[in-house]
Amino acid sequence: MSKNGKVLVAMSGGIDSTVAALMYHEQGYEVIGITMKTWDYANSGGSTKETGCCSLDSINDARAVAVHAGFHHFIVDIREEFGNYVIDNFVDEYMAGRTPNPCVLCNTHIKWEALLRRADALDCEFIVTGHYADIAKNGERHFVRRAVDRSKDQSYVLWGLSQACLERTKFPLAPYLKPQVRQMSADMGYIDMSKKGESYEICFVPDNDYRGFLRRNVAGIEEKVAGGTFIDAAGKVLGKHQGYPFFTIGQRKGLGIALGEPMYVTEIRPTTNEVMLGREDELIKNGMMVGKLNSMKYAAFPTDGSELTTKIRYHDEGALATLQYFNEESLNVSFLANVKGVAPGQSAVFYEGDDVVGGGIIMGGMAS
RNA sequence: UGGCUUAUGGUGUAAAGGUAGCACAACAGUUUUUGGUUCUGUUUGUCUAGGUUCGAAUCCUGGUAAGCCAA
Repeated sequence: MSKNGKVLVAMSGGIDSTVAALMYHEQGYEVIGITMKTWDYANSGGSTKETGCCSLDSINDARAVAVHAGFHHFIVDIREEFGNYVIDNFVDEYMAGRTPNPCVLCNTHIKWEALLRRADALDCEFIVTGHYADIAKNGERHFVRRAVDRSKDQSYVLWGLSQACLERTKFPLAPYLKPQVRQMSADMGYIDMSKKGESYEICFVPDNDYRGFLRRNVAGIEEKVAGGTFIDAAGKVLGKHQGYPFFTIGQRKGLGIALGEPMYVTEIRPTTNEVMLGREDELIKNGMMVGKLNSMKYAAFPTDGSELTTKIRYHDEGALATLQYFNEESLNVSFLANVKGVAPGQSAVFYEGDDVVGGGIIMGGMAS
């Protein structure tokens, strides 16, 4: 019935994935839309505002597109896996004094796995998503590349995808700029859709207040972490805080303490409930340890002194660094220039030009 | 109990009689498929009661509070 075969399109209800689905639909593929329900807002307490990628409205939006365009659409309930893995990890990481990136974890361990299973069950050749990223091959290996639209590039959150996932995945938005995608959705008749805003919060924290989420979802957290102190590099007590999980390395705002000059969180010590503060220059590191590795472009990370552009956060132009294996599971990363705010728990992603060489989770920063 | 000193927004400080400013904090906006950062903007103050003066944060008197020295 279709001239090109079947594809499974992950649809969030937003512009990008909608356009991706419609592109494949118009090219004559048999499109099966799939929207994943990761979380129940009713359970999260706090705000009832639903703006996340898996709110009821978003699911309805995705469904409406499928109905209008005339292709199948399914809703897949992955609340259990998502909760057990992504949310538990999110909480555990903060309770360990680290700074998790749940989107990376979800992509790496939940979303693609769930998609691949459905793709197999539904006999779909490829998985299609609306990510701004590209996929290329290096011999037999598949790897992610940066999207043409640098300002929207999402390659950073995709470093963990396995070869099995990558070889079955297509990112049709790779060559387009966001305004073009917006225009395309309007041209295809989805005027309202073309005016939608960007999503910007953790999908299970709809009010964008992760601290409130921890308070509502970790029993007894307030008592457990109360009475913490701010200290300086010399160990001098500077003030009190409400608990180490509510802070992250590099944080300036929300400290609630006036010291005459801007101060940043430089270290978090969960065992003593101490949060160390320092001036901006005290955030400087020139090395870090990275674990939980995934090498994409090559079978192993290059340790021949190649200078790779290394991003330590999503919005980061990156800094040049060289790699060395510390052991089989972790890399010793040396920056050629100083970087600020290396936060354990965040992802480190290594680029060779636009190619994602691979990535890992930051274990800790080092200054020498 | 006697003597000295100090009292300015949430915090720390400026304004040697003439529109109370700065830094930090807080708040808001910007940005953003994580946290954080950056940028822009906004709010809040002269301990109290009198007096001198055209005019007082500033000078004088009492009160209150804090600190220091005296035993």
